[in-house]
This record gives sequence, C-alpha cells and structure tokens, in this order.
Amino acid sequence: MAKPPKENSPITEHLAYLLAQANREINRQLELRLSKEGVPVEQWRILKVLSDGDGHSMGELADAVLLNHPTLTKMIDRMVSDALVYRVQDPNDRRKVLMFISDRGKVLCKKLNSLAVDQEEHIVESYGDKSTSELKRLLESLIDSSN
Amino acid sequence: MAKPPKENSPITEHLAYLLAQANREINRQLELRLSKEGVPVEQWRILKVLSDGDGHSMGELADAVLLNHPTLTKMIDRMVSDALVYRVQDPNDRRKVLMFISDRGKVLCKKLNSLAVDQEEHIVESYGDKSTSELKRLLESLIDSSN
DNA sequence: CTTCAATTCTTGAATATTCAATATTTTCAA
DNA sequence: TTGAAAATATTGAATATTCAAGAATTGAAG
Repeated sequence: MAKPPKENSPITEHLAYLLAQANREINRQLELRLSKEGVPVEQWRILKVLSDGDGHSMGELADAVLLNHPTLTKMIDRMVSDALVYRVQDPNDRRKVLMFISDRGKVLCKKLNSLAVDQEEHIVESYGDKSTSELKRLLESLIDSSN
Repeated sequence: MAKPPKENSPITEHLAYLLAQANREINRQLELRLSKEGVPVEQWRILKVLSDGDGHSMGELADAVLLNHPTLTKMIDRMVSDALVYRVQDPNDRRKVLMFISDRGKVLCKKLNSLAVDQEEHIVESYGDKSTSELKRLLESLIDSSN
C-alpha cells in the first residue's frame, strides 16, 4: 500500500497535486471568510507579520508572505493608500524600506485574526484535532527538509 | 502541545499558511524539472489527465487540473497551437467540447512523467518514505472532509 | 580613496488571470 | 410544443502578476 507513483499513476497520487488541491480548498475557504472585511489573504498575512510592531524590510516581508518583490511592492502601495501600513527608510541601510503597521491596520488585523481562527476551528471540527496537528507537524518537517 | 492558534499566534502556525508554503516549495521544484521541457506544471497536469485516451470536457478538465474555466480555455488554445491536444465537439451534448491528447502530446507526457517521478523520488529520499505516505494520506483525508 | 560588484527596492512592459457578459445547446415545466 | 431557465464554453475588458531593467546605496577589493 502507498507505493511511490509509477510513471502512469494518476495525477491525484502525486504529492505536488495533493498539496495544490488542499491548498486551493483551504485557501478558498479562508478567502471567503476574509472577504467579509474585503481583504485578500495576502494582505492579512502582511498585517499579521507586521503586527509585532517591528519594522520589516520589503525583502523580509516578501519571503514571509510568499510573494515576490514586485507583487509585494504593488500590494503595499494599495495598503499604504488604505492607510493600513506605512513606509520608513531604514536609517542603518538606506537601500532598505521598513514597513510598519498603522493603528488602523492593527484594528483590521484583529478582526481578520478572529475570522481566521474561526476557520481553523471549523477545520479542526470536521477534520479532527489529532489529524490537524499531525498534518501541521508533517508539513513543517517537509518544508524543513526542502531547504 | 500543538494547540489551536490563538488570535495572536504567528502566521507560521496556521494550517492555511503551512499548506501555502509547502505547496509553493514543492511546486517550485517541480516547475524547475519540467522547465527542462519548457512546459508549465498546469500543462503537465492536463496532459496527464488526458492520457487515459478518453475525451474530457472542459469543465471536467478545469476541475481536475485546478484551473478556472477561462484560464483553462486560453491554456488549451496554446496547447492546440503546439499540437499537444485537440478539441472535438461532444456528439451527445453539443454544448460540450471533448479534449483529447495527440500523439505528440503522449510523447511529451511520457518525458514529463519521468521528470515528475524523479522529483517524487527525491522528496522521498530526503523526507522519508513513511512521512511521505503519511502526509499523502492526511492530505487526501483533509480534502475529503472539506467537501 | 576609488571603482566595481552586490544588495535592495521600484518601475514599466509583457504576460497571465479573472470577472462579467455572450453565444450555444439542452432541459424541463407549463 | 414552446419558452424560460440551466449548463457549457468562450470572449473581451479589467485586473494582477511576472520579467527584465533601472536607480540608489552599500560593500569590498585593489
């Protein structure tokens, strides 16, 4: 049982496909919740990372929120317009821009966090506590082993 | 241990984030392999689904390869230009279009399959046989429980 | 010190994706 | 049978993403 895929095995047995499928489904659900506040998932991630109150450079942020640099720049432009975050030039290295969350951003982030927590609780309900934490553990270790 | 995320837990503890991260990484690796043949991951998926030789409607395909309809239509347009697949109107329901893989498509698909198998083997090597099959099992069951 | 390579971020053009609307065919109720 | 609603696929405009190039700053070798 659970053999490695042969050349002609269905695509649904490939790890890459299962990950894509699971990611798509969970992301779709999360998107649905966050749309109550009209915010895309990526913006929630950005707010969440910045909510430690420290300044984060664009490069750091891009890694953390899984966006490449130009896409992040343009998304940050929108968020600055919405006064959720703001830019400050790094005094120690003036090539860098440090991003900070605004008060308005913090308020929004709290609301989004609770919507996201709702979702995780919903998953745990239907999928099980044990499975959820085991899945998280395995995903973390897969990510580790890929670096 | 392994508590559900609190409102202020780091984003890296959320299942949605771990899935996105793992998916991104594995997909990046697969993309890299398939780029040897100059083919995007989605086209490999399409070829693989069609390689059963049956005709598949666009809607069926879109579900199977995780693309929405207009995106699939445009990708299929390109693949038809490259003579990898072809369209046939469904004789039983003329609203539908049935997609088939061409001989050229089959040849390419074989090459892509072996590149993809290489990757899975590489994952199994560094991540472990046990973990891989356990992860697959958990992902399948997560997907199931989400429908 | 100077210059050249590397780092960081942004920009603009090219490309891809998505949303809404359209065309066609089928289904089904009246 | 007819006509309205549903299903299927495509199209075009709006939006978003990506690639390649550019601007600014830093690092570091000569």
